[in-house]
Parts: sequence; C-alpha cells; structure tokens
Amino acid sequence: MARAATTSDVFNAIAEPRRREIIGLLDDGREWAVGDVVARVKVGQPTVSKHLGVLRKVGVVTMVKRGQHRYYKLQAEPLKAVHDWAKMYERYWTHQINRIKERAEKKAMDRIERENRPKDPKK
Amino acid sequence: MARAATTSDVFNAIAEPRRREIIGLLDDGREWAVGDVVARVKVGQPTVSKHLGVLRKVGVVTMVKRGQHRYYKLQAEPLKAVHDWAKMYERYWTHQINRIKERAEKKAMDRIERENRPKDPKK
DNA sequence: GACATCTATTCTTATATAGGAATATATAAA
DNA sequence: TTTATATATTCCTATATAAGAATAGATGTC
Repeated sequence: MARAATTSDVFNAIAEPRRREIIGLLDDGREWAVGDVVARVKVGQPTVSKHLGVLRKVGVVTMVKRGQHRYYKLQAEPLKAVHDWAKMYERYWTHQINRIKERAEKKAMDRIERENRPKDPKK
Repeated sequence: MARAATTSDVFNAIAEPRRREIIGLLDDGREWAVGDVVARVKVGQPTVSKHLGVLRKVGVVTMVKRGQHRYYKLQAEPLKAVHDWAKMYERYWTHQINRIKERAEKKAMDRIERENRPKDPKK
C-alpha cells in the first residue's frame, strides 16, 4: 500500500512543498483567487486548483465564489495538530541545560510508569 | 512527478503515520532494537527496518550496532523545522483576543510592505 | 562447523500521487 | 448570442513508496 490519502491527513497535506508554499502565500490574510496563486508559483492552473482542493479538504483554507472567481483564504487552525505533535519533542532541541533537566524528569517518569506496567518491549 | 523523496525531507518523513508511531515509541529515551519495535507495531520486520532507515536518513534517529542487534535512538532535533514552520501560524488557533490583535498587526505590516513593494498578486 | 537469531536488502505488487494536456463548466463581456 | 476569462475536472504518464515474501549477511550458540 502507498501512503494514506492527503485528503484525510493534515500531515500528508503539508508534506508537499508546493502546498506549504501556497500556505505561505495566503498567510498575508487576504483572499486569493486561483489565478493570483498561479501567478506566483511555477506550476500550472490545474495543479494549483488541485493543491488548493487538498488544502480545502483538510480545512486549511476556505473558499468563496464571487462572480467568475473563487477566493481562497487561509484558515490555519488544523495546523495546530502538527504544531502540538512536534512540540512533544521540543526538549530535544532546547538549551542543553533544559535538555538535561527534562531528560532526568523523563527518566524518573519512565521509571514510575515502568513500575506500574510490567510489560517491557525488550521482553 | 510524485512527491519528493522522504529520505530528503523531514516533512515527508513524518507524513507516514507509522513513522510517527515509531517516533512516539522511541520517545522514552531508550535504545530500541529493531525487534523491540516490531513487537509493538502491526507491520513486519522488513517494513520496520525500512521506516527506521528513513528516519535515520533525515536524522531523526541514530543507530549503533552491538552484537547481533542494531539499536535505534531518538534524536528529534530535525523535528524543530516542523515545529518552527507550524509555529508561524500559531495566531490562527490562539485565543480570540490575541488573534484579533495579531491580525491587526499583520494587516498594518502588510500595508507597510505593500507601500514598499508595488507588485500586487491581484494585479 | 552447523544451526539459530537478528536485521537489511531485494523483488514484487498495489496504490497514491504530482503535474501537464485537454476539456468541461460557469460567469462575464461584447 | 458569441466570445473571453476563470476555474475545476478528466485523462494520462511518470514516479514514489508501503508492505509482504524471499533472501542475504552478520553474529551468536551449540
């Protein structure tokens, strides 16, 4: 099997660099017509429409029709899931002092947890 | 073309749910032999070896050989890139009050920027 | 040395795209 | 109504890759 569908997973949606690029463009808070985006990136209109469609399905952008145009607007709330996930590992790159402290805390927590959960992965 | 190779991009590396699962396991700070991971996930040994290989190529885990075993250890520093990227959009999900304030600031900044950069995407 | 165990690699298959070309559709304009 | 414009959709191709099966290679044990 290949990877899970991008339409159902924000992690997959942002894995595509072109989509992160588009998100970056829309971060100015304005509504962007598809053509505005096309004028800024190196891919054609159909490709842009598809990327915007993926972003819409995961809720990262919203769309309104107005006349001939469709305006897309960033609604980045779903990216919180990515932020929160990555934040769990923050101690790995924060200052050395903190890292040592946090690791000690983690070890203590692990020990406590191990005492309450006999099953050990290293059998 | 399909998506960029996972081996060269941490965003792609973490797009695969199974790899996030493995990262979560290794977050206990210990060294995990491949077999330890296999015992915890629902896929076979070759698949686990491949996932660990991808994580190693993007620097999220390190490996040491010891006897018959290969021990993998989480080294989550590269996830900082993901965290930093997502953090750029933090204002979209923080408290309403802050959001309003930040948007006003953003708008002001945009206006200033627009005055110095005549080129506008909405031509 | 013979055999078992641990892990990586190779091969195969199924599936998921990204992107372009062509086309369909909707709306605006003449 | 005819034509132009904006966008989505369909079709196609190339590529990526997840997962399992089989195998290879390394190390440990008898």
